[in-house]
Amino acid sequence: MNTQFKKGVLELIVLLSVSKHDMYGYELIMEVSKVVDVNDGTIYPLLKRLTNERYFDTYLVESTEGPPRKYYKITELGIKQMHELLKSWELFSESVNKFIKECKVND
Amino acid sequence: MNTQFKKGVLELIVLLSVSKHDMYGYELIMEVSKVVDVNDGTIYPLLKRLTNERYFDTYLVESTEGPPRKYYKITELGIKQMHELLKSWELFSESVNKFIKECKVND
DNA sequence: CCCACTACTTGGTATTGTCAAGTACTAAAA
DNA sequence: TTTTAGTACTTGACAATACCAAGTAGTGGG
Repeated sequence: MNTQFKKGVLELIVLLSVSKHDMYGYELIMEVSKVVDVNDGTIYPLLKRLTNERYFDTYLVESTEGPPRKYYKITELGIKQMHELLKSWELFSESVNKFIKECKVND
Repeated sequence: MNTQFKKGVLELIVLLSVSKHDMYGYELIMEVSKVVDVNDGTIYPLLKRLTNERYFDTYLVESTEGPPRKYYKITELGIKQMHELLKSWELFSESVNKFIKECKVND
């Protein structure tokens, strides 16, 4: 998969996922992988950044299947950012697709 | 505009533009700006890279409106790359949009 | 007891876009 | 004729984000 296309979009996908319900890192990787190829070394630092930027709060929960899980919960600020990114993505992808369409017409 | 979204897509837009007809750098900047915000310091190095990768050939043409213009012409290899990038973009943007749609349904 | 799976961290690297500054040429206005 | 606006391109330092590899550590089953 084209690495460059993912830039910035991963943040949106992660915000959208966590906005549905609180999630822990490993769970998120499984979820996000359904949409785009991604590896763990990308998601964990992203979660850390989004937490530092106050888009997520975190809490720990014991697990019977391994080490305790760090759950991420979206904040008000995170929801705002999600909506902004969403609008920005929709504008962007629409204008790119429109351009592609025009090129195809004039073939 | 979100800088990250552009990564990789600019290459596609430039390939598509030049595939329609030969273009020089400055002309291309005007064309690409209609789709996404972009500055000259981004396009010229990109053109150089695409030329190094044999996606473009170049030739100079005198101009009455300033210094000579370096025209870019797409190669066979460039057309192949364009089609691949196009398919890749369409797959990518569709799967992202599908994910967004699913999130919206479950609100 | 070791292995597979879960869960997370860290550090180095690659790619690509931005910004700022600079070179240089032409034509028209002051 | 000097200045200004517009055309045309180059370069180098910088920022953001994704990848990869390696490492730490807990749990339960063979």
